[in-house]
Amino acid sequence: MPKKIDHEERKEKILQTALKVFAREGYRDSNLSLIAQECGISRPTIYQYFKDKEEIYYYAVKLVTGRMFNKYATFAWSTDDNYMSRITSICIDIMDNAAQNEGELTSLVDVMLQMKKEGRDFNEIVLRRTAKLTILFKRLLRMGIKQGDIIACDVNKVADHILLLLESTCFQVAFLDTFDMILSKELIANYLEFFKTNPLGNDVIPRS
Amino acid sequence: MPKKIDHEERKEKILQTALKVFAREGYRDSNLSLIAQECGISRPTIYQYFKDKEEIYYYAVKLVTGRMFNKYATFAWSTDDNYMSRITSICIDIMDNAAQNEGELTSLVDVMLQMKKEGRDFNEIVLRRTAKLTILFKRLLRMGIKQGDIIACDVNKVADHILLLLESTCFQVAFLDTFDMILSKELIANYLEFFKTNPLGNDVIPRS
DNA sequence: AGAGCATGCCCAAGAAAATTGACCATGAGG
DNA sequence: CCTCATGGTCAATTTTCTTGGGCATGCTCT
Repeated sequence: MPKKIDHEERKEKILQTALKVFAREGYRDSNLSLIAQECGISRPTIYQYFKDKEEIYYYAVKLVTGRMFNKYATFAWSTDDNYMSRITSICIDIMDNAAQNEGELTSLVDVMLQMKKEGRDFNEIVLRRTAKLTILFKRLLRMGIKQGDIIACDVNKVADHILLLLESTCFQVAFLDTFDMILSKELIANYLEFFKTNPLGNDVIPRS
Repeated sequence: MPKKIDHEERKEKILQTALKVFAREGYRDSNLSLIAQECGISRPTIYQYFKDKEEIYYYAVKLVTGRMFNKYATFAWSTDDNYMSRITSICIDIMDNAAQNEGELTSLVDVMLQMKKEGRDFNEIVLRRTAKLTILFKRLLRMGIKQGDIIACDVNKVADHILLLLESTCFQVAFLDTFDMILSKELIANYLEFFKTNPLGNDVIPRS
């Protein structure tokens, strides 16, 4: 019985496996043979789908961040919650995922940490990709202000702050055995609460 | 030089060709050999992609309506126009497409007319699919009312009316050589204008 | 009823594409 | 200078796809 191969499916499987391996072994120390092996295919086959190792990283990031963005964008426009609730829900969900310490988001953060260790600046790709999330937050903030859910504030700065909070949380979760303190759900909830009463909403958490 | 075949692309091409042929020859009188020929492939190959003739029709409708819905849904949530303008823009665009008398939408309408002639009720599929557009209009109306752009009205009925107007326009365009009168852009603009002043917005155009 | 035609299905040969074992180049480390 | 691991390539093999032809069935029209 010849099994039919779904190339999209396999492509995605390669990316997911690669992300896991990158997260576990580091980008430099992980080799394509291992990734191929864990996918149940041969190494040359990977080159059928991706140009080189770097492209695998690029598309893995794209997959995870894209899926994340779509998930939250869909949620954001398919509920009748007020805009502040939508923002809060998204933040909580991202933190939950990070805290679960498994799954795509955690792997992504691990890979970023490994990259940092190795002195590579591939992380620019991740930052470019998460920029879409910032746009989503900006839009929600703007709509919320128009609607009266959220008091007028500097939308750009607040959106940046939220992303910064989320990033720190993710990174701290990744360093869980090093740090004791961790940004809690309560903290971010407080931060968001802040905008209901503070008309500017700036400089709460300064950029490092 | 071995040309690489993109199966998704070919699948779509079959559907588009089929739609054109169905529109031209009618569903019954169009045969798979012709569709295959116009696609530059052989008849057995079609069976590689679709179960039978009916499935081709089903997916062709799904493709066109899906693309249409995505286009307008994306537009609707990616602009800062007031909600009345968004609805109007979408309606104008649909009518423009129908009036251009070529392209997917026109083909779809032609196919529906052919189906009607042949006494088949495959059109149920189309109606089920366009129901998504109704949902979009309902949502825009609801948001517009909340925002104050649009005066309170029975959202369900108004959305149905708009769809009915669009459908009639499309059908009339298809019968352009039979009918002299045609629902104009001005008419639909007037209809939409009506809701700004009329709190109910019902029974303007009674269901036939 | 019978001719004509289209669908749906099958087959086997040939065409095209995917897969892989083996190979090469490079660079790190002893 | 040798060894070894790894990224990247390639030709040959394997697998899958395509197609011309054929066949039974069922529909339509005369």
